[in-house]
Amino acid sequence: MGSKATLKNIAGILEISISTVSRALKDHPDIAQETKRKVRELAELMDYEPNAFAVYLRTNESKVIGLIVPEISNYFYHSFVSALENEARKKGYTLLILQSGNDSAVEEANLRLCKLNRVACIFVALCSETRDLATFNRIGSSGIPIVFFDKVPEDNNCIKVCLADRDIGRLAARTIVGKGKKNVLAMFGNPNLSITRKRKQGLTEEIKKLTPFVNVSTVTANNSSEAKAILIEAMEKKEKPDTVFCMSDEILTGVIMGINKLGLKMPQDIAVIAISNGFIPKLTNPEITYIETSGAVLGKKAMQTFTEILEKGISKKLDVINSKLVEGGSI
Amino acid sequence: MGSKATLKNIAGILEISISTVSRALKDHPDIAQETKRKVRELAELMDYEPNAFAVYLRTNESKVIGLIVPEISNYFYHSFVSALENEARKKGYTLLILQSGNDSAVEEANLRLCKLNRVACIFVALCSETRDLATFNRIGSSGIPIVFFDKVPEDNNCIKVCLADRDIGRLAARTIVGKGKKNVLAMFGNPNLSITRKRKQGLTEEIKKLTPFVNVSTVTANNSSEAKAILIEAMEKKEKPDTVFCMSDEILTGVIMGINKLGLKMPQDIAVIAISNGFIPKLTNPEITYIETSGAVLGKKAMQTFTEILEKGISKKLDVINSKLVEGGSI
DNA sequence: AGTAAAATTGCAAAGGTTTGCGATAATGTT
DNA sequence: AACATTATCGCAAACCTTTGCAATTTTACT
Repeated sequence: MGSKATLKNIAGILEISISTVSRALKDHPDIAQETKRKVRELAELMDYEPNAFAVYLRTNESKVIGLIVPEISNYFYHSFVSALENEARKKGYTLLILQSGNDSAVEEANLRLCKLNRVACIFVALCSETRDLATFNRIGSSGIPIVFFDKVPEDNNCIKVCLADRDIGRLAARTIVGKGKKNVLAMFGNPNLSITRKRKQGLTEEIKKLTPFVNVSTVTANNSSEAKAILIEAMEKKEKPDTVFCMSDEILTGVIMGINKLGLKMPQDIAVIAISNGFIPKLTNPEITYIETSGAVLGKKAMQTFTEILEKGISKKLDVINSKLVEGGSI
Repeated sequence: MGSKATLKNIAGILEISISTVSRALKDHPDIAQETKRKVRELAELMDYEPNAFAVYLRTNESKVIGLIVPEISNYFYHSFVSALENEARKKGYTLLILQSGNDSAVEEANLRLCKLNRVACIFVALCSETRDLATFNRIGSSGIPIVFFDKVPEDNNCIKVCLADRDIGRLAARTIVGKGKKNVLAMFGNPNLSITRKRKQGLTEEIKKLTPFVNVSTVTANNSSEAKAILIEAMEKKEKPDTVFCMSDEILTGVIMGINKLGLKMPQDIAVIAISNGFIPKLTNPEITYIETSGAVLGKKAMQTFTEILEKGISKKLDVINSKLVEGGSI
């Protein structure tokens, strides 16, 4: 039956050409008002919607944006995703979400999938283990813009949107020193990531710069339970830390569990300061003092950057987002 | 330049026909080994990948799955999404994620977008306010299967994957009664949702059935801060509840904040039991006793259901997932 | 060698849309 | 009335792939 809603069928019924229908529907000036009216009415009636694939095929561009993250169900990313999706929808784009599960091979497969689907742009937060950016470069030079966010490569020859990680570290340092703390246990995530290195650098260097009397010992915790274990072990030594710094929500989660397990009180028994999205810090008593890294703000900024790429055709850029301290009572 | 990697170009270079190239690449038995070899080599070299749109257009089916939820950054959905994405990827599908932000109009727009993109299937968790399922039915009958999950319609003439909500309510009831509690403040979310009604029914009816001596007062909290406010107000009355039941993580979050604000101890000052995904309950001291509703399990099940639809072509079905009690020390 | 069967390849249409350009019809100008 | 404009519209190619069927070549068999 010829009842499928296509340009061809509409044209057939109205006994006019396909091109006229096509143009009528996009309000092309060449088409007579009367014709437009008839076409629009019938299209409405038939519930016509253009076949997206045909359009993509013809125009060779899709209104889809690729997003590749290690894990969506991460405290930080899901607010980023949420914001990005919102902004994208406003502009008529839709989001193709891929997880790479911290596996470079999957990450590469996802990248191919994006290319295959001719996405308009790819937003990427790198896997911790990714070292080789060849595939990214290849795709980037094939015409699909890539915007890195949060977990970005060191290389400056690309487009990055990230947090002012070093400043965040410094801000934490000043807060800690300001409260007169002397013995800091600073917990960080994957040391491969520039985000980790920068935060660590900011924190340690700023403390050193401010005072020689504060001792900082940095450790790596790969996940919540490691963080928990490390805290518990540290608190059993005689040289106990008086402050814990948590680089991420994931680590903070572990630390909270550890504190609860040991029945410690903040800030008397142990002070806590974290870098966080702001949700978890509100759940404790007292609330935890944290430096806010808003996934939502980052998401919005990322979309903005994409718009700029489209308009101005830039190919390298660094956007940095500032953060602020939110005081709880944990330090 | 003719260097774009398409079947046509490969065929041109090798001086064979497009169809031969196409078939060679899919290892069609009609094609000679030698030819296949040559084609594959060149395709590899040229970094050929089929144009997804052309394939979709031709075959009229895409390897994309639509997902419509009120909010991704919801405690429950993001684990669902994460699991679904994983399962989908295994089968070569990719996820198109749309948020409707609890707005029926946006929800409908998203639905259209899915149709427009000819997705293979749509997974939907309804907005609280959605009452009219006409659009869903229209799309459903247009050939795209729709699988409702979590927030599902009452109507049984569709495909649903959901939790054993009434049983969950009953399980909570038995736990509360078993602990000898007498005065329960039960907090629920949007009363429009069947999920809410069922949980409420399960809880209240089971308690009534078990004993006449327990008083349950049910209230509606639309978000975290309302939940917090309600708890605080309730604890200031002289007929204080001895137990709070939280229907969701969102409500639980508010309750925890309220408890912290008032400086209450669980379970002495107030006992808490919740329905939760399991993350937040681990953050308190003592940990909160909860009935686990795994987004991950639901996601996996949802994908399974889709596979069944594909294979057996069913059009109505109800899948129910059981839950279990996880004991913390909050009751 | 001649024919049948099998192996290999190509033709061409189809899928739905967009768009440059040419064709036709309507209107305006002298 | 003859010509120039302008307003409308249609033709046909292009985007890239898939696939039924026909055409061609090779191999097998008598």
